[in-house]
Amino acid sequence: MFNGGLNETVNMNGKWFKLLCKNTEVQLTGTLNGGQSFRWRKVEKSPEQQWIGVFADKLWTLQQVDDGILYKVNENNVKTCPEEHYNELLRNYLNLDVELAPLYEQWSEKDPNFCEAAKQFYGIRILRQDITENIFSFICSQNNHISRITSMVEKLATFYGDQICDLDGISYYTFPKVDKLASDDVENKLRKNGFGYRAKYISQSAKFIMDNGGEKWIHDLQQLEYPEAKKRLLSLMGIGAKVADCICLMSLGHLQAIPVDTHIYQIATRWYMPKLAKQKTVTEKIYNEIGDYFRTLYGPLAGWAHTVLFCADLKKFQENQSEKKSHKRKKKEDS
DNA sequence: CGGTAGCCTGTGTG
DNA sequence: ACACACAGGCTAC
Repeated sequence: MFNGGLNETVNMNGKWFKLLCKNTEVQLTGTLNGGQSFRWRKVEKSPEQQWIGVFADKLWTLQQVDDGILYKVNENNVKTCPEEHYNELLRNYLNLDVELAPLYEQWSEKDPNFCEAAKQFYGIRILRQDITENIFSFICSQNNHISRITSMVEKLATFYGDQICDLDGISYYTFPKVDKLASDDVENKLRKNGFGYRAKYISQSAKFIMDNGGEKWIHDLQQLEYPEAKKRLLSLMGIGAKVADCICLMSLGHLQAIPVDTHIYQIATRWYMPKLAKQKTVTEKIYNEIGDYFRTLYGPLAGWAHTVLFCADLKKFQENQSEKKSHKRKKKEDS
């Protein structure tokens, strides 16, 4: 019943599998749409809600059900992998080895504000993302809106990634390897395509990585402890403290990293560190103070706890926006 | 050393 | 229609 409409003669894949998992352990909406990855789209297949996105060089469709996640995989090579292999990839991407219930309990005990946020934002997970994708996506994210970041990441994949497959008339691409982003004329092309000053950062960072070992540079980065990894990321043009911490948290497994962006700064001054409210800008000193505060409050996985707060704040923000819109529409209808 | 002006431009708002 | 502010920051000064 789940294969309705899919052309299985063309694509050998497209068969539904299930990953068993409690809903309290994974909430797809908050996890995939919370600003961690910019590659997921929500598809309303009423009454179901599905998510389509790319990771591990494959196209995935995910759907939350009572006792887990239904998923199917599309990929280019004809030979299909065994279900266990896909299960393992998805488990890894969703970081399912980390059990969330006891963590939420600890954080809730320590922080009533977290406790409140956790009611609606259960099952928020830190994804284990591809390092290259993480680096270049978050270079795009600086001083930018999520909607625009999303379209920029999509452009990177279309321009420099490999095509995976077509689904419902849309072509999907892998996120490009570093060498592609380091090729000639990348800066030019990206600038023409609306990347602004980030075009140079992407090109320069890609070239820097290639000049310093390419894949080996990426691989070595994974072996470093948090402070060293962060320091090395900071040597890339266009990566500052916030983006470096995003990468440490989301693809290097340093769950104590706290990316302090405008949202977290607002949250910190509002609820936790009111004395900072008079500060105009987040200096390095303030940045570290905020991170240290949350690390003391939440412990070694503070970055995970912070992401839950971030999601709650982002959701509030989005709700405000849509409230305004519907209000506006209503007014228009009335008149 | 701490602080901040300037940066590209798409998107949303007045 | 047409401004105008501002975005999950960073670099250079």
